[in-house]
Amino acid sequence: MSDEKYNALKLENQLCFPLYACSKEVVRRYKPYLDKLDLTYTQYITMMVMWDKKTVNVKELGEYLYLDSGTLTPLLKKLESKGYIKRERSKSDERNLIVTITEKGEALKADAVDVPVKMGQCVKLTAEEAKTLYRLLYKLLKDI
Amino acid sequence: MSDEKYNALKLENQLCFPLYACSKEVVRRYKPYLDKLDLTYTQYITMMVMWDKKTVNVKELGEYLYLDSGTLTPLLKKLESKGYIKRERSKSDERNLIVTITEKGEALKADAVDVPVKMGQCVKLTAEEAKTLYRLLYKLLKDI
DNA sequence: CGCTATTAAATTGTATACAATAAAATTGTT
DNA sequence: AACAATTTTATTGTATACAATTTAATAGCG
Repeated sequence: MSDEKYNALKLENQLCFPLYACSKEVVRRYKPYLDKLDLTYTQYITMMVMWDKKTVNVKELGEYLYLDSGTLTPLLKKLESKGYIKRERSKSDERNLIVTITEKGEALKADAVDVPVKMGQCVKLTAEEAKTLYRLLYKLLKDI
Repeated sequence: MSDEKYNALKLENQLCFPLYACSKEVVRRYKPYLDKLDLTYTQYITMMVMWDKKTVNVKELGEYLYLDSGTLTPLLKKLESKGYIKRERSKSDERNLIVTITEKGEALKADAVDVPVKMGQCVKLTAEEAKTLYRLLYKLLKDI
């Protein structure tokens, strides 16, 4: 009899678990490629925002990445120590920390360009499936 | 012009990012419910395996949860200190650590039964969409 | 202007994650 | 049996994550 009252507590009946496990495994798959750039996954997605925006403050960055200052502050200090970004207080409002990409940070983009290509090859989904997954993830993310 | 060579490096064109962000946000949503049980998310999914299997060794647990001993060893010590599990070496092969659920651990199941219900209410996907997402996540997880 | 409320980062504390290594037990092989 | 190889956990070191709190700056208001 499989219709017992605790079925909802079985690991295989969770939606959250494959989400959690998949996220971890995908990030782990990035490691070999990101190691070559001396970036962690979180540093990598931070650089993606920087390549796109050039200048943001910590609050904006946190909104883009779903991360808070507790995670971002040490991470940004590390990226600064690697020379990829610059951190400085806003002149007009000293509460704001302005993060700006450096020349070296811009140059890193050329080295990073094949990371998505390599990762795409790891993903054994059809273009259609990947698109559906993308859509559903953003739908879930939108109002959770 | 949006067909530049670096489009693949934009955050909004990643599949990994909504996966990563979604996983984090969903786990965060569990927190209020799990706090009442004095469990973290990782402890919760570990207990799910324990409720199902009653007895496992660390290696098996790691295979179910996609976690290694570096994560599981301290986590299991914590669950043991809370009285939910028992840790003891196998008599027949002392390399193996046998994890067994306790009475108190079994009793926790009754308190946990509405966690999936509450979480289900947070997820704004149709049954169809949730099923598709589930299927695609396991497909991705399977051969990554 | 003076004072309270709000905002933005940083800090602190706790709990993962995981690679790399170590330690201990068991297996396999000669 | 002796010893190398393998297996299973534990440990170490680094990097997140995030809640809660603190600090500093600015905004709002009488």
